[in-house]
Amino acid sequence: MKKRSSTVCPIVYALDIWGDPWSLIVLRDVLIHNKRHYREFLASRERISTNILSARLQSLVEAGLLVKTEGDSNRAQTMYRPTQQALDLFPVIFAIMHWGLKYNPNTDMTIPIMQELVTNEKGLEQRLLQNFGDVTS
Amino acid sequence: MKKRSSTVCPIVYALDIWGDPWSLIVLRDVLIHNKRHYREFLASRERISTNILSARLQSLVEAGLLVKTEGDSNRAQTMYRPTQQALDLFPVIFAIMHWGLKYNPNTDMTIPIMQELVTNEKGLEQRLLQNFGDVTS
DNA sequence: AGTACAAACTTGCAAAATGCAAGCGCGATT
DNA sequence: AATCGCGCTTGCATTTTGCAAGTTTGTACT
Repeated sequence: MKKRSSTVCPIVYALDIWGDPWSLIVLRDVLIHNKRHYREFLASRERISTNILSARLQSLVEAGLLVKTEGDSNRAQTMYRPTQQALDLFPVIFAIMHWGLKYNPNTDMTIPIMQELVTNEKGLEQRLLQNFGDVTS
Repeated sequence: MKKRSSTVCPIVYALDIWGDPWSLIVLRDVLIHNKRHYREFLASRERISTNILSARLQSLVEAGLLVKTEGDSNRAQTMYRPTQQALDLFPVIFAIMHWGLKYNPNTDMTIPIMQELVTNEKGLEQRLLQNFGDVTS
């Protein structure tokens, strides 16, 4: 899908920014699994390849969903952290998870977060938000 | 992204089914704009091309989100309607719309549905659901 | 000091998905 | 009988992806 410079539709606007599957997986890793380093994203089960990961991180930074902080004189300290715009995706991600939970017979319910999503979504969100200090962009 | 036969993650499961941008636009048209005919989907602002539309409709039918009913001896009666699985995407679509509304300065707020989404989401969902009679899976 | 290792990318290339234009078969309309 | 609209399919150029390999810079070990 061609990226549009402007749309009247909020859905298309959103999809243009993070509507490819890889972006959402990166965002999931940032928001839910609290990942921040290149190597951590690479290690996900979904096996994103290095060039795609690199491109996605860049485009998410450009779109203002992630902030990249590079350690002075140490590449190993490079970090990607969510902005408020990304934190506001929690409701979207939770909604998707609810749907997936309902229809995916293979969901691993032993992951603690899954139970909590069903029984106490708001509490889960509050807890996860604490990973990110004050962003208040 | 390669389609996986099974995932443990509900998000990846969902993305494998409708995680490409075109599928979600078709689903938006079905759920929000009550479209049902090929020609109606084609007419969307986003200008999906015929082959892609055809492929997406097929894959959504295969995935069980849409049902195709062909009129006997009249192609013009062919219709695509959502199953319960698709109706359960309302929360996802609404969540995406909320996010898009917040960050897209170009959203057309004169579209009646936009106002209603903000002021009375549940009512909006109830009203839209009435377009679909009894689906009950 | 020298070697090894790791982290974060980049590059090259084949394979798949997309965008665009054109065409096709069929029933309805004129 | 001829034309039109509808729901597609086909062909082909362009773009995006997947995979493997290589590059650069800092860190750790001997």
